[in-house]
Parts: sequence; C-alpha cells; structure tokens
Amino acid sequence: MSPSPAVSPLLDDQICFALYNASRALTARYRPLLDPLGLTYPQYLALLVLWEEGPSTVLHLGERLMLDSGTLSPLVRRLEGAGLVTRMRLPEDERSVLITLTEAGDRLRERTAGIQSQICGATGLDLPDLHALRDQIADVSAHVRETAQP
Amino acid sequence: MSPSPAVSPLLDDQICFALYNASRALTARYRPLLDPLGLTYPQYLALLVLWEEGPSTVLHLGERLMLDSGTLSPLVRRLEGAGLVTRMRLPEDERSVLITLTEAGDRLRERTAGIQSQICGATGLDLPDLHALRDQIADVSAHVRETAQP
DNA sequence: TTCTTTTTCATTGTGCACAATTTAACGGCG
DNA sequence: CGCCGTTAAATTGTGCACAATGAAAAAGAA
Repeated sequence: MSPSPAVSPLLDDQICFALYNASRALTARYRPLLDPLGLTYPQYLALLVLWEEGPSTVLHLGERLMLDSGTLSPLVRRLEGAGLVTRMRLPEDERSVLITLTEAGDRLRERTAGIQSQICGATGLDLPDLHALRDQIADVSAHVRETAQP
Repeated sequence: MSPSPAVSPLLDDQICFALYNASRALTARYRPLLDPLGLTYPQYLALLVLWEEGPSTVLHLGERLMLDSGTLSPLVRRLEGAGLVTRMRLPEDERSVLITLTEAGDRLRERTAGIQSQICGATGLDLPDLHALRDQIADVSAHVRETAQP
C-alpha cells in the first residue's frame, strides 16, 4: 500500500465515481427484471410513488424523486402511452396535472413482488448492513444538497 | 416508526434509489466547479484517466470507466473538439484509437486542483469515514456485477 | 492461402437528466 | 376590473448511458 495524500484526485479514490458506478451497476441489475414489464428504472420509481401514495401531481412526483418536469413530462407521457396511468388537469387548479394509475398500472404492482429481494440479494449484504449503508448514503446525499453553493 | 417488512418495496427503503440520488447530488455538486473548465463530469472522469495513465485507447478508457464506445466515442469527439485531446489510429493495430492529451488538455489538470477537497468537504464526512464508505460502495458494486444473470 | 471468427470502434435509436425558455393559470394588489 | 409577479407543466437543446447494428482490421482455423 502506498501512502495516499489527504485528498486524492485518483479515479479509484473518488467517492463520486464509486457512487456513479454502483448506481449504474444496480440499475443494470434491475433491467432484466423490469424489461419483461416494459419498464425502465425511472419509470419503476414513478410507479412506486403512485402505488404507495396514490394519484400525484407532476410536482409531487418530482419532489419524491428529485426530478423536474423536463424529465418527468416525457416519462409520464410514455407511461400513459403504455396504458399504465392517466393524466388530468385538476379542476381546482388547471396548472396542475394529476397522474392516476389505470387498472393495468395498478395490477402491474403484483408482478414486481419478487424484485426487491432479488436486488437485495445481489448486493451481498444482509438487511441490517444494507439499511445502515443506505442511511449513510442518504446522509451524504442530504449533506451534499445542503451545502450546494448559491 | 412502523415496523418494516423484511424486504420493503417502499421507495425510501431502497438502496438503489439512495445510490441514484447520491450520485446525481454529487454530480450536481461538481457542475459549478467543472462548468468554468467547460467540462461535464464524465468528461472529467475521462481526463482523470488520461492524466493518471497517459495516452489510452478507447477500450482502456472504457475498462476504467465502465463505459462502452457508444458513450465514449461522442464524448471523446467533444474533448477533441474542445482541443483537449487528439485521436490517432495505432499503426500496429488499425482497429484501436489512441487518445492523447494536448498541451491544453495537460494544462487543464492544474485548474482542477481544488476540486477534490471541495467535494470531500461537501459530503460532511472525514477522510477515514469517506474511505470506508467508498470501499463499502465499491464492494456492493462489484458484488452486483458478479451476480449479474447470464 | 482462404474462410471464419473475434476484436475495436463508430453509428443509430431510445430514454433519461438538466438547464433554459415558454405557456397558461393562479394570486394578489391597486 | 386590469396589471403583475408567481407557479406548474411542457418544450427545446445538450450530453450522457446503453442496446443493437455495422464496418474494418486482426487473428485463427482449415
């Protein structure tokens, strides 16, 4: 082991590169599980919110997923094209678009039943370790967002 | 706190969502640091490899960054357009393209000096914790790739 | 050598991310 | 009421990721 400087610029030392790789690796691991359902990973995330929390506006989806309308508008349009959700302007506020699961979108939930355990298994960690790691990562994430420069 | 099932499908419980968010948050944190240099984060990663390891083929870059030619070809073309690298077919193997830093590309390295410490500071962790977390994430990443289904 | 397979890179097409702008609707406020 | 700043989505444009395909060169087999 060579001694490393206090803050190394080496590629493999970078926390961001590790996160970037891990995120892509896990998303790739989801792909063969989601492909049969006709979903991408971001589409699956949007459905998770709808399954958990019911009809949501684009704004609400964006807050939960940390995504803006530039990403969500076309994504939701594709979910609508697949017959999984409907879009409706709110009568009480015509600016907002309420996204609601269709019957097909609701039923799709059952077919995602085994996905989580497969993903957790692929990480090679047991549940306590996985939860601890997830919390650490979430803390870093929150801290990075808080220290964003104006 | 409500008791959670063994493997929760809830959005906020998911390790992948945490990784996905953290990766985007850190990349966003890099953006104002890299914008003045005219670089994106993936372009910065490619330059890191070239700064560390010298002239590299597209294949070598791809192995280091876990990216394929479909991503790297246009990325390298943009680096070439910015005058930071040159591309040359290897005389001994005309299939391979060697990417070499130009003077400008080499000099750019100096202007990235303070970036790492700023990013590390933004995570809110000290160096030992940061290294431990990075290693854990890299382990998960490697395990996920190993357990990819055929 | 000739034929076949593999390797390396580029290209095409789809779907995110995200900045910047636009459009329409809402909420005051005079 | 008309005016104005704000807000919610959508749109536009750029740059990744990645699957799939194509093209050219190299390596091997017959």
